Amino acid sequence: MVRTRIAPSPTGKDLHIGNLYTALINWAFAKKNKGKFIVRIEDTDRQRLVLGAEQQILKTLKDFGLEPDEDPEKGGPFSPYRQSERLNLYQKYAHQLVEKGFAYYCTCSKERLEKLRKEQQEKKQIPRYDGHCRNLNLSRVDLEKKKIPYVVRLKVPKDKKITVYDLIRGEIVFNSNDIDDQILLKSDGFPTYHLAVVIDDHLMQISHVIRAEEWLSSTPKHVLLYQAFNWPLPVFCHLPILRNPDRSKLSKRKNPVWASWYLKEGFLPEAVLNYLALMGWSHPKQKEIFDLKEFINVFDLKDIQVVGPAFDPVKLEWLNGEWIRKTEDSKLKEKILKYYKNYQNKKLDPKLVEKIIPLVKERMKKLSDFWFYCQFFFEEPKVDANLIKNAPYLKDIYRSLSTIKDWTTQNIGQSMQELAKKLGIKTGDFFMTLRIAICGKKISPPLNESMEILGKEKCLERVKRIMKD
RNA sequence: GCUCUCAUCGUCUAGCGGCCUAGGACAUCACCUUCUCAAGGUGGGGACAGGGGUUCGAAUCCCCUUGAGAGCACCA
Repeated sequence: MVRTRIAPSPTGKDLHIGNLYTALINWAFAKKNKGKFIVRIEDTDRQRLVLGAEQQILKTLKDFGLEPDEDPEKGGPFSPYRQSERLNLYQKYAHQLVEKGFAYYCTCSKERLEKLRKEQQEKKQIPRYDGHCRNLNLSRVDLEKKKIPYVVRLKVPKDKKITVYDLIRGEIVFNSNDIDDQILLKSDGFPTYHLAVVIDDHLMQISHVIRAEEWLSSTPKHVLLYQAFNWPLPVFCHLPILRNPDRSKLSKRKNPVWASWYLKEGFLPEAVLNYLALMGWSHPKQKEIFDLKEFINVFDLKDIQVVGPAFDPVKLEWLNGEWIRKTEDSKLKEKILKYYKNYQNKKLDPKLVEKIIPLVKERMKKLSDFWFYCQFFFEEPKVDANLIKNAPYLKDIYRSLSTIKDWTTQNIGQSMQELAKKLGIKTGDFFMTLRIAICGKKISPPLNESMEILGKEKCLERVKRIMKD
């Protein structure tokens, strides 16, 4: 049974776009293999804990359609899915590790460690624990009786080769001498990531650990732990890290990184996921546009590249535009209404939106573009008088428009075309004047169609209003 | 600094020893279409980091150099 997971920590505003990428791959791999996709919240750092982050992460995941099979809210066979609720478990295993000789208690103060690190840095040495407590065989009972704070450290063996198998990189060999005696259990009784991740992945029967490349270097520590517990290893697979345009790790200074930002900006979840799927992977038939169903079908974890790709917002926009054009009008209407209601606090008239969609569908790159093009349908435009100061023929336009009996695109177009010809004005200039009078700006959906939808009365009003000014 | 992982157009990538005078997509430029802006169509420029091998033959395999990224916390 394939069981995958993402393990976000609630230390930010929301789900990081990089985490969304990892989630996509985990989700897709699970679905492809008819397995389960799990979300476990790693909230063991209470210093950086952000209130509400967990809910936001779970919500964002759902907004993108990557619904977990098991998570802290809906539970599952391995509850709880929140590490802060599993503390006794980690403590039990940590002490067990000490008993078995794979770990030891350490009472070094943060001050001592900091000083040590400084000295090492000054000597240009690698900052790491010096093993002060490693062979002291400190007794837990003793420490607890005397109320001396302690941590549990991993007793990394000397001169040992540790082999990590990565699904896309193959075999990677590490020398144990390069690995620090990692703290497993902090003095506050909380585990560090390394302890908790191994215990939970094992207990939750995670078959494939698919996570970002930043974890690759600490994987030997995890392997050591699996060996100490005598647990079978999961399959490890380290995904490339998304980069900024300057190739550094994707960060909020240089790019919007919160997944929900893209939704607020008017990107479609399908498009964002489609774009993310293209990061480090390509469709066997070189297709650029495909949905999740197809992705699950054709993708293979092994085919993912290891180079960190640069996140390109411009291509994302293009793809989003493609997705908007691909969406049926009726569905697009729902998306637009929902978007403006949820993110812009605007209740748009569904019937009007429905009529306008064919005019703007191929012009929109993001849902937010709808308002850019169509605001004048909903509100009286503010017209910059400077834009039409040289148009004394507005009166003629008004007169011609008023004589149109059957207010259709065709009749409007014909009437205006004839008028422009009669007046001897270049059609480009003529229609631009009309456009500004009706729409209030130089850019608009097709004019005649827009005027038909807007209605004769409103169009006449708008022309007249400009005349007065 | 040390450890690990990598290296094809500006960007995302195809390529897994001959099909490569290196293909596609985004972006860019030109043209066509056109009442604006788009969309669409046609075409152009643009890459195998460098150097050694191996081989009849190398973008593809090996080595070195250079470059890039990640990790080196009582953070995840």
